[in-house]
Amino acid sequence: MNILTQQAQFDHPCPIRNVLHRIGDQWSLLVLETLSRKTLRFNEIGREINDISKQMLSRTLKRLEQDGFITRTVFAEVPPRVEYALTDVGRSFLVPMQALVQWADANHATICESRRQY
Amino acid sequence: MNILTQQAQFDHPCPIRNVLHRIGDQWSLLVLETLSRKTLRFNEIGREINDISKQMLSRTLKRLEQDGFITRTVFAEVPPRVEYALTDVGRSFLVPMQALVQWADANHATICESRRQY
DNA sequence: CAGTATCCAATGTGATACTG
DNA sequence: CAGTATCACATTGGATACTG
Repeated sequence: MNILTQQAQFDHPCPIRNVLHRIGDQWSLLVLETLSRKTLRFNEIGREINDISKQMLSRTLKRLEQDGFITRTVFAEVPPRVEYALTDVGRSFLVPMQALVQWADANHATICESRRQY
Repeated sequence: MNILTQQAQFDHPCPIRNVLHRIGDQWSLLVLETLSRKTLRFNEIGREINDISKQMLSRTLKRLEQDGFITRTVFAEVPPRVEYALTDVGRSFLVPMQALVQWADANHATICESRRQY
């Protein structure tokens, strides 16, 4: 049992299970990547990602906000305006995340080929 | 729509969806981390991770093998011996992965606190 | 505009019995 | 030892109607 799995006995303080598995869903990384360039409104994010449902966008944003990756700012206007932006934590996450995305991009073809040959 | 989501229209050549989402499950990163130190047998990996079922270990290993992250070597012995090891692709993945794990480790407490306060 | 509520399908996970 | 088969349950995801 290694250092990362060891503590999982108690209340899963294992960062892989508690942090990475959480953002390892279908949309979190895409949302963070979309917000990395600029602050956006709810529907703007949806249009950027293009094929995410309002439902999943809503849930994903709420979880990212809960985990402290993004902020949600409501403006008292009509029609309502809500802006989402990265926090410092979210912005610092971008560094390892972009390294991962670059790796995935560079090895994408190789992995697809490996799957085909299997 | 950004460069990462743009191509997703066709057959999801988006590396986030096709590569990262796949290893974003509960066990893949833990298995890769476990194999990063040395080649191991099936049950050895299970003992290291400690609370993974044979079922999920089997499935996770198969997917990682299919994607080309690990190799599976069967020795013609009795009792049977099967060893799992990282491929070059798997080993290269370790670099961005470890950066991510370190980030998760460093920000684990902050994120948990953010969840509690929500 | 920015969501929530509801319902349903697909996938992921767990426990355990069984096999070569 | 190294798995697979089966069943059950949890979580995730998708579509869409509805609301302030």
